[in-house]
Amino acid sequence: MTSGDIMNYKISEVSNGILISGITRFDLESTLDCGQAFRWEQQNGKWTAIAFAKRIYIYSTESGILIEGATLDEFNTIWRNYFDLDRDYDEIVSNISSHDKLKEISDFAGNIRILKQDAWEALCSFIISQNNNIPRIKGIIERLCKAYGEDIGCGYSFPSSETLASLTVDDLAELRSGFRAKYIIDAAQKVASGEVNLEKLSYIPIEDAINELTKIKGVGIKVANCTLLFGCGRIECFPVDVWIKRAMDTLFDGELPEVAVKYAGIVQQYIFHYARMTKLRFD
DNA sequence: TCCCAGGCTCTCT
DNA sequence: AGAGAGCATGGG
Repeated sequence: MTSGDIMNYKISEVSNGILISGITRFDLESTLDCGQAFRWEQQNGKWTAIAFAKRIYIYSTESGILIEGATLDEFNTIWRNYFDLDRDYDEIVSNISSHDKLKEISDFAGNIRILKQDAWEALCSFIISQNNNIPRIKGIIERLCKAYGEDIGCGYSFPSSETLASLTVDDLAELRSGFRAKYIIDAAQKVASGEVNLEKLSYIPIEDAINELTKIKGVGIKVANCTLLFGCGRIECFPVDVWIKRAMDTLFDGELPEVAVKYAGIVQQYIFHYARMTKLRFD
Protein backbone atom coordinates (compact mmCIF):
# COMPACT_ATOMS: atom_id res chain seq x y z
CA MET A 1 0.00 0.00 0.00
CA THR A 2 1.13 3.51 -0.82
CA SER A 3 -0.40 6.85 -0.12
CA GLY A 4 -0.66 10.17 -1.87
CA ASP A 5 2.43 12.31 -1.47
CA ILE A 6 0.45 15.37 -0.54
CA MET A 7 -3.16 14.43 0.04
CA ASN A 8 -4.39 11.96 2.58
CA TYR A 9 -6.08 9.56 0.24
CA LYS A 10 -4.80 5.99 0.10
CA ILE A 11 -4.03 3.84 -2.88
CA SER A 12 -4.20 0.06 -2.75
CA GLU A 13 -3.65 -2.59 -5.35
CA VAL A 14 -6.65 -4.89 -5.10
CA SER A 15 -7.52 -7.99 -7.09
CA ASN A 16 -9.44 -6.08 -9.77
CA GLY A 17 -7.58 -2.82 -9.99
CA ILE A 18 -6.55 0.22 -8.03
CA LEU A 19 -8.62 1.38 -5.08
CA ILE A 20 -8.59 5.02 -4.05
CA SER A 21 -9.85 5.43 -0.50
CA GLY A 22 -10.29 8.49 1.66
CA ILE A 23 -10.48 10.84 -1.31
CA THR A 24 -12.64 13.92 -0.86
CA ARG A 25 -14.36 16.18 -3.37
CA PHE A 26 -14.43 13.59 -6.13
CA ASP A 27 -17.87 12.80 -7.48
CA LEU A 28 -17.70 10.71 -10.63
CA GLU A 29 -20.99 11.71 -12.20
CA SER A 30 -20.60 15.45 -11.91
CA THR A 31 -16.90 15.33 -12.79
CA LEU A 32 -17.26 13.13 -15.85
CA ASP A 33 -20.56 14.49 -17.15
CA CYS A 34 -20.25 18.23 -16.59
CA GLY A 35 -19.15 19.22 -20.08
CA GLN A 36 -15.38 19.34 -19.58
CA ALA A 37 -14.73 16.01 -21.32
CA PHE A 38 -16.80 14.39 -24.03
CA ARG A 39 -15.91 10.71 -24.22
CA TRP A 40 -17.23 9.47 -20.87
CA GLU A 41 -20.34 7.29 -20.64
CA GLN A 42 -22.06 5.14 -18.07
CA GLN A 43 -22.23 1.38 -18.64
CA ASN A 44 -23.77 -0.94 -16.06
CA GLY A 45 -23.14 1.48 -13.23
CA LYS A 46 -19.52 2.05 -14.20
CA TRP A 47 -18.07 5.10 -15.92
CA THR A 48 -15.91 4.38 -18.91
CA ALA A 49 -13.95 6.28 -21.54
CA ILE A 50 -10.84 6.08 -23.63
CA ALA A 51 -8.21 8.58 -22.56
CA PHE A 52 -4.52 8.62 -23.35
CA ALA A 53 -5.19 5.65 -25.66
CA LYS A 54 -6.38 3.47 -22.79
CA ARG A 55 -9.83 2.18 -21.91
CA ILE A 56 -10.66 3.01 -18.31
CA TYR A 57 -13.52 1.81 -16.12
CA ILE A 58 -14.07 3.64 -12.84
CA TYR A 59 -16.80 3.40 -10.23
CA SER A 60 -17.60 3.96 -6.58
CA THR A 61 -17.57 1.12 -4.07
CA GLU A 62 -18.16 1.01 -0.32
CA SER A 63 -14.44 1.25 0.30
CA GLY A 64 -13.63 3.93 -2.22
CA ILE A 65 -13.30 4.62 -5.91
CA LEU A 66 -12.04 1.76 -8.01
CA ILE A 67 -10.17 2.03 -11.29
CA GLU A 68 -10.86 -1.36 -12.72
CA GLY A 69 -7.99 -3.27 -14.25
CA ALA A 70 -5.48 -0.48 -13.72
CA THR A 71 -1.95 -1.20 -12.58
CA LEU A 72 -0.10 0.86 -10.01
CA ASP A 73 2.18 2.08 -12.77
CA GLU A 74 -0.76 3.24 -14.90
CA PHE A 75 -2.28 4.95 -11.91
CA ASN A 76 0.87 6.86 -11.10
CA THR A 77 1.76 7.80 -14.65
CA ILE A 78 -1.70 8.57 -16.03
CA TRP A 79 -4.78 8.56 -13.81
CA ARG A 80 -3.42 10.30 -10.77
CA ASN A 81 -2.64 13.33 -12.86
CA TYR A 82 -5.72 13.01 -15.09
CA PHE A 83 -8.09 13.12 -12.13
CA ASP A 84 -6.09 15.90 -10.46
CA LEU A 85 -5.87 13.85 -7.28
CA ASP A 86 -3.02 15.77 -5.69
CA ARG A 87 -4.82 19.09 -5.58
CA ASP A 88 -6.40 20.16 -2.31
CA TYR A 89 -9.99 20.81 -3.35
CA ASP A 90 -11.11 20.98 0.29
CA GLU A 91 -8.97 24.03 0.75
CA ILE A 92 -10.33 25.65 -2.41
CA VAL A 93 -13.95 25.07 -1.45
CA SER A 94 -13.26 26.20 2.08
CA ASN A 95 -11.72 29.45 0.87
CA ILE A 96 -14.33 30.42 -1.69
CA SER A 97 -17.14 29.53 0.71
CA SER A 98 -16.49 32.76 2.59
CA HIS A 99 -18.58 34.27 -0.23
CA ASP A 100 -22.25 33.35 0.26
CA LYS A 101 -23.14 32.78 -3.36
CA LEU A 102 -19.95 30.81 -4.00
CA LYS A 103 -20.77 28.69 -0.96
CA GLU A 104 -24.17 27.89 -2.43
CA ILE A 105 -22.55 26.97 -5.73
CA SER A 106 -19.87 24.87 -4.00
CA ASP A 107 -22.51 23.00 -2.03
CA PHE A 108 -24.02 22.07 -5.36
CA ALA A 109 -20.98 21.51 -7.57
CA GLY A 110 -18.00 21.32 -5.21
CA ASN A 111 -17.30 17.64 -5.83
CA ILE A 112 -16.21 18.24 -9.40
CA ARG A 113 -12.54 17.87 -10.21
CA ILE A 114 -10.94 19.46 -13.24
CA LEU A 115 -9.65 16.69 -15.47
CA LYS A 116 -6.24 17.16 -16.98
CA GLN A 117 -6.85 15.87 -20.46
CA ASP A 118 -4.46 15.47 -23.34
CA ALA A 119 -3.84 18.97 -24.68
CA TRP A 120 -4.40 18.11 -28.32
CA GLU A 121 -7.64 16.29 -27.53
CA ALA A 122 -8.85 19.24 -25.46
CA LEU A 123 -7.98 21.71 -28.21
CA CYS A 124 -9.72 19.69 -30.88
CA SER A 125 -12.75 18.96 -28.69
CA PHE A 126 -13.31 22.59 -27.83
CA ILE A 127 -12.91 23.66 -31.45
CA ILE A 128 -15.77 21.29 -32.14
CA SER A 129 -17.72 22.69 -29.19
CA GLN A 130 -18.17 26.16 -30.64
CA ASN A 131 -21.77 27.17 -31.32
CA ASN A 132 -22.73 23.57 -30.66
CA ASN A 133 -24.55 21.55 -28.01
CA ILE A 134 -23.02 18.88 -25.80
CA PRO A 135 -24.86 15.81 -27.15
CA ARG A 136 -23.84 16.78 -30.68
CA ILE A 137 -20.26 17.53 -29.66
CA LYS A 138 -20.03 14.01 -28.24
CA GLY A 139 -21.40 12.51 -31.45
CA ILE A 140 -18.90 14.34 -33.66
CA ILE A 141 -15.98 13.36 -31.43
CA GLU A 142 -17.11 9.74 -31.39
CA ARG A 143 -17.27 9.67 -35.18
CA LEU A 144 -13.88 11.38 -35.37
CA CYS A 145 -12.26 8.75 -33.15
CA LYS A 146 -13.90 5.86 -34.93
CA ALA A 147 -12.88 7.14 -38.34
CA TYR A 148 -9.33 8.26 -37.65
CA GLY A 149 -8.30 7.06 -34.18
CA GLU A 150 -6.21 3.99 -33.54
CA ASP A 151 -8.07 0.74 -32.92
CA ILE A 152 -6.97 -0.29 -29.44
CA GLY A 153 -9.16 -3.39 -29.36
CA CYS A 154 -11.87 -2.04 -27.09
CA GLY A 155 -12.50 1.19 -28.95
CA TYR A 156 -10.57 3.96 -30.63
CA SER A 157 -8.03 6.43 -29.35
CA PHE A 158 -8.34 10.11 -30.11
CA PRO A 159 -6.69 10.66 -33.51
CA SER A 160 -3.28 12.31 -33.48
CA SER A 161 -2.65 15.73 -34.97
CA GLU A 162 -0.31 14.05 -37.47
CA THR A 163 -3.09 11.79 -38.69
CA LEU A 164 -5.57 14.63 -39.09
CA ALA A 165 -2.97 16.91 -40.66
CA SER A 166 -2.79 14.58 -43.63
CA LEU A 167 -6.53 14.84 -44.31
CA THR A 168 -8.72 17.31 -46.18
CA VAL A 169 -11.93 19.03 -45.18
CA ASP A 170 -13.80 16.64 -47.48
CA ASP A 171 -12.36 13.66 -45.61
CA LEU A 172 -14.10 14.95 -42.48
CA ALA A 173 -17.54 15.19 -44.13
CA GLU A 174 -18.71 12.00 -42.42
CA LEU A 175 -18.25 13.68 -39.03
CA ARG A 176 -20.99 16.18 -39.92
CA SER A 177 -19.06 18.80 -38.00
CA GLY A 178 -20.18 21.56 -40.33
CA PHE A 179 -18.05 24.68 -40.64
CA ARG A 180 -15.72 23.37 -37.92
CA ALA A 181 -14.02 20.84 -40.21
CA LYS A 182 -11.69 23.43 -41.70
CA TYR A 183 -10.74 24.54 -38.19
CA ILE A 184 -9.89 20.97 -37.15
CA ILE A 185 -7.62 20.56 -40.16
CA ASP A 186 -5.89 23.88 -39.56
CA ALA A 187 -5.31 23.01 -35.89
CA ALA A 188 -3.93 19.60 -36.82
CA GLN A 189 -1.54 21.06 -39.38
CA LYS A 190 -0.25 23.78 -37.07
CA VAL A 191 0.22 21.39 -34.15
CA ALA A 192 1.76 18.58 -36.20
CA SER A 193 4.21 20.96 -37.86
CA GLY A 194 5.22 22.50 -34.56
CA GLU A 195 3.99 25.94 -35.58
CA VAL A 196 1.84 25.71 -32.46
CA ASN A 197 3.69 24.07 -29.58
CA LEU A 198 1.28 22.55 -27.09
CA GLU A 199 3.96 21.38 -24.66
CA LYS A 200 5.04 24.83 -23.61
CA LEU A 201 1.48 26.01 -23.00
CA SER A 202 1.60 24.55 -19.51
CA TYR A 203 4.23 26.99 -18.28
CA ILE A 204 4.57 30.08 -20.51
CA PRO A 205 2.72 33.30 -19.52
CA ILE A 206 -1.02 33.05 -20.12
CA GLU A 207 -1.09 35.91 -22.62
CA ASP A 208 1.59 34.16 -24.70
CA ALA A 209 -0.28 30.87 -24.48
CA ILE A 210 -3.49 32.51 -25.71
CA ASN A 211 -1.62 34.14 -28.58
CA GLU A 212 -0.08 30.81 -29.52
CA LEU A 213 -3.45 29.04 -29.63
CA THR A 214 -5.32 31.81 -31.43
CA LYS A 215 -2.91 31.43 -34.36
CA ILE A 216 -5.22 28.57 -35.28
CA LYS A 217 -8.25 29.42 -37.43
CA GLY A 218 -11.42 28.94 -35.45
CA VAL A 219 -9.68 29.31 -32.10
CA GLY A 220 -10.67 32.44 -30.21
CA ILE A 221 -10.43 33.48 -26.59
CA LYS A 222 -12.95 30.98 -25.28
CA VAL A 223 -11.59 27.87 -27.01
CA ALA A 224 -8.05 28.91 -26.08
CA ASN A 225 -9.02 29.24 -22.43
CA CYS A 226 -10.76 25.85 -22.44
CA THR A 227 -7.68 24.24 -23.96
CA LEU A 228 -5.45 25.80 -21.33
CA LEU A 229 -7.76 24.88 -18.46
CA PHE A 230 -8.75 21.36 -19.43
CA GLY A 231 -5.67 20.35 -21.44
CA CYS A 232 -2.75 22.21 -19.91
CA GLY A 233 -3.57 22.41 -16.21
CA ARG A 234 -3.86 26.20 -16.22
CA ILE A 235 -6.51 26.60 -13.52
CA GLU A 236 -6.17 30.37 -13.54
CA CYS A 237 -7.98 30.42 -16.90
CA PHE A 238 -11.64 31.37 -16.92
CA PRO A 239 -13.43 30.40 -20.14
CA VAL A 240 -16.53 32.50 -20.73
CA ASP A 241 -19.28 30.90 -22.79
CA VAL A 242 -22.96 31.84 -23.02
CA TRP A 243 -23.77 30.03 -19.76
CA ILE A 244 -20.95 31.62 -17.79
CA LYS A 245 -21.73 35.05 -19.22
CA ARG A 246 -25.33 34.67 -18.13
CA ALA A 247 -24.39 33.34 -14.69
CA MET A 248 -21.79 36.03 -14.07
CA ASP A 249 -24.23 38.80 -14.96
CA THR A 250 -27.02 37.30 -12.88
CA LEU A 251 -25.08 36.11 -9.83
CA PHE A 252 -22.02 38.34 -9.57
CA ASP A 253 -22.78 41.56 -11.43
CA GLY A 254 -20.30 40.48 -14.11
CA GLU A 255 -17.20 40.11 -11.95
CA LEU A 256 -15.69 37.02 -10.34
CA PRO A 257 -15.31 37.55 -6.58
CA GLU A 258 -11.68 38.17 -5.60
CA VAL A 259 -11.54 35.11 -3.35
CA ALA A 260 -12.06 32.89 -6.40
CA VAL A 261 -9.56 34.46 -8.79
CA LYS A 262 -6.72 32.14 -7.74
CA TYR A 263 -8.76 29.11 -8.75
CA ALA A 264 -10.78 30.78 -11.48
CA GLY A 265 -10.94 27.76 -13.77
CA ILE A 266 -12.17 25.41 -11.09
CA VAL A 267 -14.77 27.88 -9.89
CA GLN A 268 -15.77 28.45 -13.48
CA GLN A 269 -16.61 24.77 -13.80
CA TYR A 270 -18.62 24.90 -10.56
CA ILE A 271 -20.57 27.87 -11.89
CA PHE A 272 -21.07 26.24 -15.30
CA HIS A 273 -22.49 23.10 -13.70
CA TYR A 274 -24.64 25.08 -11.30
CA ALA A 275 -26.00 27.27 -14.07
CA ARG A 276 -26.83 24.38 -16.37
CA MET A 277 -28.36 22.17 -13.73
CA THR A 278 -30.53 24.92 -12.34
CA LYS A 279 -31.31 26.11 -15.87
CA LEU A 280 -30.27 29.57 -14.84
CA ARG A 281 -31.67 32.13 -17.22
CA PHE A 282 -32.43 35.79 -17.42
CA ASP A 283 -36.17 35.26 -17.11
C1' DT B 1 -41.52 24.05 -36.35
C1' DC B 2 -38.36 27.11 -34.61
C1' DC B 3 -34.83 28.39 -31.37
C1' DC B 4 -30.54 27.56 -29.81
C1' DA B 5 -26.06 25.43 -28.87
C1' DG B 6 -19.32 25.58 -23.84
C1' DG B 7 -17.96 30.96 -30.78
C1' DC B 8 -15.47 32.64 -34.43
C1' DT B 9 -14.65 35.12 -38.73
C1' DC B 10 -15.69 38.57 -41.73
C1' DT B 11 -17.76 42.80 -43.02
C1' DC B 12 -19.67 47.17 -42.41
C1' DT B 13 -19.82 51.33 -39.90
C1' DA C 1 -13.38 49.67 -31.88
C1' DG C 2 -17.72 47.76 -31.91
C1' DA C 3 -21.89 45.65 -33.74
C1' DG C 4 -24.11 42.19 -36.54
C1' DA C 5 -24.71 38.62 -39.98
C1' DG C 6 -23.46 34.10 -41.34
C1' DC C 7 -21.95 29.76 -40.49
C1' DA C 8 -23.49 23.56 -40.65
C1' DT C 9 -25.97 20.64 -38.15
C1' DG C 10 -29.36 18.62 -35.34
C1' DG C 11 -31.25 18.28 -30.28
C1' DG C 12 -35.19 19.62 -27.66
